Amino acid sequence: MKSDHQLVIYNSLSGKKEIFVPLHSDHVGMYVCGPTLYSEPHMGNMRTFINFDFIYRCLLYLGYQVKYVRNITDAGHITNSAGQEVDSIGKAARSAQVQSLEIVYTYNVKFQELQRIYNLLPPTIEPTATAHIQEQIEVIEQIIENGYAYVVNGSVYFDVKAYMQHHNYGALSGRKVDELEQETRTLNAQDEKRFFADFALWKKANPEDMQVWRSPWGNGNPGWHIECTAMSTKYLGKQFDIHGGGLDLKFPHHEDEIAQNCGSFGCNPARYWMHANMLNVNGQKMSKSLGNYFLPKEIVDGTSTLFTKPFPAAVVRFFMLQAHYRSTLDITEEALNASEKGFERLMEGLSLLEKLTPSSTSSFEGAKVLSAAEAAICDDFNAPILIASLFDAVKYIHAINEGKEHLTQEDLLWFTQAMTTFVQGVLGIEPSKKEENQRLSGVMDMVITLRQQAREQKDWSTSDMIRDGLAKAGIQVKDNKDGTSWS
RNA sequence: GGUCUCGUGGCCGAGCGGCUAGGCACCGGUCUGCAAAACCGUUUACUCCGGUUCGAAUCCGGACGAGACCUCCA
Repeated sequence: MKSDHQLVIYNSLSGKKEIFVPLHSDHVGMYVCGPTLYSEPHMGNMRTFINFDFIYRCLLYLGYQVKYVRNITDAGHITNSAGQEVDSIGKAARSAQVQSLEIVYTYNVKFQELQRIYNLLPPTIEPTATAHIQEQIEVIEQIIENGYAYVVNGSVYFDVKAYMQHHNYGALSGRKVDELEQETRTLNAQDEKRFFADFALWKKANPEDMQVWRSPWGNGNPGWHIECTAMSTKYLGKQFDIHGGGLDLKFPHHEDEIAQNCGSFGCNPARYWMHANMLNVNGQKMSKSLGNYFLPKEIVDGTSTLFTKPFPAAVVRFFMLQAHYRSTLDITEEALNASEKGFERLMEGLSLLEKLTPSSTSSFEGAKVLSAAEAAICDDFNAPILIASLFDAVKYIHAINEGKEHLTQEDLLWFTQAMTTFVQGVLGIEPSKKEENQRLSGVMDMVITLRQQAREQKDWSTSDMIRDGLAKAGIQVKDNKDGTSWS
């Protein structure tokens, strides 16, 4: 830990902010539920990944050595949607008339591309479910041995009633089993389950299944929750520091993960459970089923019908980090525009910082400003406060530029370094790269010079014609004290 | 129906008992041939009704409104 501040994390398990104490001094193990690759992740999915990327970066900034595991679900969950068992990946594969692996591979390539576009640091490990079938089987065997699961007709179910005799089912979600609605669903699996709250650890293969694995109970597929238990255990141990995911995974997915971990190893897998809140569109959760979603690529390309113009990924990322990860965030074009302006202000502040001239004396308060930034990070990863403190810094940079404040060379160096660390390192915001088109800039230099000559001769009609003409071409002319620039 | 969360100025969003973030927009100013840009300054707020307190956006109770989960979901 290089920070003077103490890291505090909101733990979903206790519902409180808690002082963060890692299991192994400076090492942190973090597991985050990744995407299911039966389709392209939408913007809402990306928000969660951006938030945990920010959290990862914060932990790194604080000096922790972080092992960050984010799984890739490439085995179809056997779900109970509308009373039917559906293998989402298999379904997508059948409708595209390709093999499951092709679906998974296609979307994985897209997902990896999105990670680059949105500047997500690669996790330490991105394990896939299909590469860990054996590990999943072993965990299931352990749960059976401990008496918390039973085998029925080639399938294995977690025995919630047996589990409840020794453990608390519902510890995370706050649910009580007898309060769970006992809808009389006519499910295939309902007949096999001893109790309605029991969930599948292993499902017997259906004839139409495209992916099938051998197990001690016959051919089948792993249940929805077991992959996370198997992979988190393999890479982080039976218990690790942080488990994250979207809020909508809290129940049943994370609750069942806890049950599986306790049922096999006798402990909750994670000491700190973190849940990222949802991205809303018009006050409603963005989701596939509602159809109110758009893709992370569409917003960058400007092909989403929800917006009239494209937004750079860095702006979208910045917009998302202006809200705290535990709050819902409403995405609108107006809000995005506001963030874009703010983003540019921050970026221009940063580039101005590089051009400042140092003085022999210093009225340096940068340390104070940046201490606030660090305090924000330590207070449950409060990105909006962090950003606010950076805007304070920008204001300070302008004051130096205008000669109202002074900085020594040494302070300037430190200040520049700190700002770069917070903006690029922690927030993960890269300055927008202007396409440096040599031919265009050559032409523009000439055009600007021509306009400058016209202005010097007070030939306003010519200079305005050039300005208006460029504006039509989408180029804005900016007349500063020291000359004219364009963008 | 059950469980839970949330209602902050024109918009997005922090704060969560006294110090009333931040961004955008608006308005005023500096600059400018004019404009834009840039910079500086400023206005506008805590859904409603009770209660606790010297003091509440912040705690408690109620009303109204919105959302999430209970089924796959980030």
